[in-house]
Amino acid sequence: MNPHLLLVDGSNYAFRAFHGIRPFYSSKGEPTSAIFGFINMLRSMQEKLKPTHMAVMFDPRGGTFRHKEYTPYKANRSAMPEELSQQWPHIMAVTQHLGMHMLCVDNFEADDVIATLAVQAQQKYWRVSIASADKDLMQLVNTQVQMYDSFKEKFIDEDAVLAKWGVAPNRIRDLLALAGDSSDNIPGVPSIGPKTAATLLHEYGEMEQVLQQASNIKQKKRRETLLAHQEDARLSYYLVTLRYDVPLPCDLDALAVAQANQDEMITFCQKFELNRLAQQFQATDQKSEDSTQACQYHNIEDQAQLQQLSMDLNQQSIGLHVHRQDNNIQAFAFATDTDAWMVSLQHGLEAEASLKHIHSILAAAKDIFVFDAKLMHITLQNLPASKTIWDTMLLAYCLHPAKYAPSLKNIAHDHLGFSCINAETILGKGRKKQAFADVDAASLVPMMAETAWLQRQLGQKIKASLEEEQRLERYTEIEYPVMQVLSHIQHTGAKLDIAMLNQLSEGFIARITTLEKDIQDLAGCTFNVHSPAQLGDVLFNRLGLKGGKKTKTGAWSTGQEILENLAEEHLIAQKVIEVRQLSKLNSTYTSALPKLCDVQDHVHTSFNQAITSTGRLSSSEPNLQNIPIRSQDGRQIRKAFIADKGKLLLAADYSQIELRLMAHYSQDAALLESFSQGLDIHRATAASIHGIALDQVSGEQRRAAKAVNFGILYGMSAFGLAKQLKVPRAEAQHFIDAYFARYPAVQAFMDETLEQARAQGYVQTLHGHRVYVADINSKNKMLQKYAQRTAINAPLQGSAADIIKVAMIHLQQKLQNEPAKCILQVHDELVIEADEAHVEHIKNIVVQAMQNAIQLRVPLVVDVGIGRTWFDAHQL
DNA sequence: TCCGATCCGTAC
DNA sequence: GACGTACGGATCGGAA
Repeated sequence: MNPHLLLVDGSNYAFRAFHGIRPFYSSKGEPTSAIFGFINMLRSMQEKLKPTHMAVMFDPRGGTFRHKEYTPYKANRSAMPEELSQQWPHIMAVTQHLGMHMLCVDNFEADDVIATLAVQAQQKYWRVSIASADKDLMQLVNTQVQMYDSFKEKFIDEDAVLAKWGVAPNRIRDLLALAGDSSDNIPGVPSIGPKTAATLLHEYGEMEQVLQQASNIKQKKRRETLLAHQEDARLSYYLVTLRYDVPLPCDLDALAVAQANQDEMITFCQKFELNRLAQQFQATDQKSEDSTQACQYHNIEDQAQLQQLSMDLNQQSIGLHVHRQDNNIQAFAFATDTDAWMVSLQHGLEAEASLKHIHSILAAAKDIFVFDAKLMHITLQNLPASKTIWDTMLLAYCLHPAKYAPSLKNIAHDHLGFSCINAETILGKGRKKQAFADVDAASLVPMMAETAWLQRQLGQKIKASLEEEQRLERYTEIEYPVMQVLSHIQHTGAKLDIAMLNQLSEGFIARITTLEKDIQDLAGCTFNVHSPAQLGDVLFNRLGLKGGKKTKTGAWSTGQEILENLAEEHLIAQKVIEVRQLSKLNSTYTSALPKLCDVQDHVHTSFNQAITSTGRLSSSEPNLQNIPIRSQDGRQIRKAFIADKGKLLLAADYSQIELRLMAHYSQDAALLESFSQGLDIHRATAASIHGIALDQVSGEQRRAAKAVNFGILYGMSAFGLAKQLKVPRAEAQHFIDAYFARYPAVQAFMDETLEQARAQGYVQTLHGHRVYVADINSKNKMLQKYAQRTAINAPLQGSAADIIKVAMIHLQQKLQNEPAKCILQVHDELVIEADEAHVEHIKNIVVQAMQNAIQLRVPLVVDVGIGRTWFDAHQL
């Protein structure tokens, strides 16, 4: 493993320990609180980050070259308090007792020593973490070097520096030099603060450029102060620049973390009457464990040990990890706070007998913490349904939906600052990947054990945070029950008519072949019709068609919209549109779906519950939430989704649920009225906008109103609407103005939502799913606009997701003893397979469950279709 | 040979 | 640049 060097600004931490803890004294009257706090900080940081190398830096007593060259440097600092000064030598001494290297170099500040070491380590490709609150040190941050905030338990990387200061780490010096730093008495340039400095640096690059081009600055006052204080800025730059050339008494390898010297620590703590600490060192003395382990790791090698484990874990809260390979269970790991065990089915333990024990362990456990409980439910059948299982993936999603894919690695890093063992380093990756059974048990134990242990730590921590914020209900009442429903749905699967898919494929392929030939004939050359790059070249260079646009990477854009514009001019465009559609249908659906079927022709999608920001589900492998319906060719694919023999499919979908939620939230009188009268909402909108009667609305007017309605939900601009409707922008603007004039409360709702988002940084759904919109206050207008659109859309889309989740939970209970099963969810639609004989009865249950999932200020309307296939179920 | 980025298109 | 949320296939170029 790559070395990880932790550099601690000891002086900084000593001050923080002194000021952060209520003072206390030994019986002799010596102050000891800073010593105590300092020891705890170092130990907890070491435990959290588990560095391989570590050094703690202190400022020298005598002052540094900066003081000599610039007398006012740090002259504003008040003298060290007497009580801290007394503890100082002991703090320096205890660092060494703890097995860490202490460095204090004459004439140089701790920061310079840190910089020197960081650069040396970086040259050897080590990972470096710097624990300090000093902003000067941010200049060292790069892909290998991060700052670490031990109080927030957060790393500060390049992005974080940029987010905080508006400039990259390599410009922090420039920024501090311009803005000055009152805590260090760095003069800077008067009236220029960090914000202005960042703006200037964006414009001119580096500080020296700002100074040299200062005479071009438009604002009079700013220009004059910059010109007048050039030398102050240059001096400041010199002062904030860290030195990388500090002569050091030792090399990097000497900084390897050593065990704390137990005896010295015990005597030291006793001397200062820090009895709790002394006891802890006595305890670890006995264990003398490997400090890189999260806890004690064990390998279970026979049934007797497994039986013993099963008894030991009775009524315990346990972390669980299951290792799978191609959907086959390879091994388990269990963990308590202090111990973790691997139970491998591939290293000598007999599988069937072991699984029995494992089931009894799970049945007898108090709380179970596991990542992705749904996968566990599906692979381990017959789990006790009565027990609530704490799913770290869902807990983390409830607390703070992340923008990255949920993975244990990410969650452990975010919530514990823990870098977990990478499965790839143990098992290899790609072609070099080894089968679990082929790897030595001894190398697998740490990975398995650590993962199980992490589940428990993470689960408890996140659960506690949710409890503290009184948001645990989101987990227990919504996400966890939905997970159970989804596990049933996935296990059931959807039945496909593979012959039908093959038949469709054949037809599509025949047409694709013909079209490809036609297109090449029209072009007069052979080329790959499916390559956007080659197609763009043919259309716009070879054929010289007009109306081409470039994508942001400079390539010819060949999207549908462009092709549609070309279609009148040249037949080739029409053919490309057609071949695109057909090859999409074939490659994504008709030829892909049969490959994912099981032996009984059922396809088991994965419903991902912790992916989307809004709280919707997503579906993958295959995605069954984007099966075509809009085009006639595509729609045929739904004929391949069939009911079993003697059964029928019901497709039940919420009508206009997001617009109904808009009515509910905004309480707009006209919108509420339209829905309560059961009107066609798009027709009603058209009538309102144009001030005409409902029956006077033309097809074209209704179509435009529909676009406006959807646009409203998505925060659309006049530009976007104009493009959508292919009308002049002014006309689109007119539609929007007319809409808001007729539905004023909608505007008010949007304003309130944005205000809320700005104030708290997130918006929320009806059932408390949070959508964080960090960029809502961004200076970058584009990001800000984007965040605004998200903030408007999220409560609507997310509340719709909440409602159907509640409906699914209720429906699952009601269908428990009925001859019917839910097989798909498509955001506002549920597909249910029901016995033909009871279909009307089931239909009523489904409609009831969906309509009564929540009481809104408008009625919830559910449309249901019934048929032998999904296609037929949509023909009302 | 594998991967990630890009482009494009499908759904709600 | 300009309409929110997703997933995934084909191509292409660079890395392993």
